Amino acid sequence: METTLVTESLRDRSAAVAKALADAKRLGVVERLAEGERSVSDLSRDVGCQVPNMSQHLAVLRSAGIVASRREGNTVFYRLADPNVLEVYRLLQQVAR
Amino acid sequence: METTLVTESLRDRSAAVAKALADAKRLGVVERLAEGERSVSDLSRDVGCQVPNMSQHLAVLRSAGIVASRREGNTVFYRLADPNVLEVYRLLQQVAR
DNA sequence: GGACTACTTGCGTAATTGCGCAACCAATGA
DNA sequence: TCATTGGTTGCGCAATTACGCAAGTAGTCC
Repeated sequence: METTLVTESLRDRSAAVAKALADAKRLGVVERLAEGERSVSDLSRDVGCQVPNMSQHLAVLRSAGIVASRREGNTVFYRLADPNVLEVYRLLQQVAR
Repeated sequence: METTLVTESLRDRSAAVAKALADAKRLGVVERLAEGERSVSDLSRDVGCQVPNMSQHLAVLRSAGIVASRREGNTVFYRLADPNVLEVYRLLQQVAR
């Protein structure tokens, strides 16, 4: 991937974060990670999709700065990278209600 | 469009709200409406797109419950339908920073 | 090295989305 | 009724996206 020309506006980056959250399965991931670290296969099972698919969803969340990962042996654990994400989700639910 | 079978989950609806916010122009609309009611043509000019395009963006925001509209003569004014939206945007910016 | 587990990446496809453009309502005023 | 202004809707197209599946990489253990 190339680096973005000049500066990407805060509005664009905010939209990118929203886009990363704009998927029910990825919100499911956020819910799970709210409870603590989870492996890819755990998340895959809990959210209900195949591992490769989950890996791609996690890549989306990671490039938006929503999650971070850590490897421990064979296993890669993901966690929320920013506590503000939980607050965003809570408010999205408010608006959605 | 068909009506959704049974109940759509809160997670799905939250994702729909996030998707509606996942566009820089629509976030521009939110910014404008934070200051008060605006007509479609005002928004179109401020955000920088054609009127039909703005109308479609507003339809997206409206079906997500983010904005509401009111007609006054020829003019249709849009406003934020839920103050929580501003808080969501503020937090999206935090995460995006 | 070889087998195994845990993830990631590449590829093809069906579905969705943003946009421009034309055509179509809705309200006002002559 | 006709023209005009302000929005909306329909259509076609290019771009993006989620998914399944196959193949590739990383780390562990024998």
